[in-house]
Amino acid sequence: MGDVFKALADPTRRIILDELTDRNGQTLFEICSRLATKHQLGSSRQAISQHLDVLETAGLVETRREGRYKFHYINTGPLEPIIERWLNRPERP
Amino acid sequence: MGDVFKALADPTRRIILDELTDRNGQTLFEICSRLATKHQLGSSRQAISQHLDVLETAGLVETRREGRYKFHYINTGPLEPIIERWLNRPERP
DNA sequence: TTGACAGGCAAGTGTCTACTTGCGTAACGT
DNA sequence: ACGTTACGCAAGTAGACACTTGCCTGTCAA
Repeated sequence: MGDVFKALADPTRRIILDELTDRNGQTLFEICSRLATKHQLGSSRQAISQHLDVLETAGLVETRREGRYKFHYINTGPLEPIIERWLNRPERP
Repeated sequence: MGDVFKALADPTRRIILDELTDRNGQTLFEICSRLATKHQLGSSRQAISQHLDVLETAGLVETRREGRYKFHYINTGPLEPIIERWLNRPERP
């Protein structure tokens, strides 16, 4: 299991999560073309593939293979506990 | 304004936020000594000072000077919107 | 005023990381 | 069978980042 925070540290990976939030279950090539058009991101296929690996290792993305297609799904599970770690506590004297 | 996600990417900085959650308004030397004993962190003063700068640039820590002391306070404000960015949306087909 | 204390500034170093480059493999259409 | 499509693997590179090192500034107590 990778580091969720480090996975979120990269802006491109956050845009990928935005894209999967907008349309869940995309393939690698779909994500590539949609990022290029909608977000003006010139990232290569290999770059985005490596980003997806990082997101998957962190548990933020799950995949399902079907023939030669690999569909990517966002998983918000690891997101919830990471913020409440610092909430519900202090006030400023 | 710095990147909140990048500020959270480093484990030492997260422990610093833990420490400020436990006891708000500490000085640099307080944080150093308490991290050394409670968390077995051998980070130097300069290292922690630089981490505090990153956290302050990201808006996660605010400071107040008083004579030769500088007190550090956690600010959870930037934490709340960053998660809901990806919530309230998709389900898995 | 002198020394100790709390912190700041800035250059240098090693490691990590995002990205590229190039090739390889499996699935599908015709 | 053959070319195309969708994706994987792995080495190399440039830049970012965490940390160190060394020195400096300001504050307080004696």
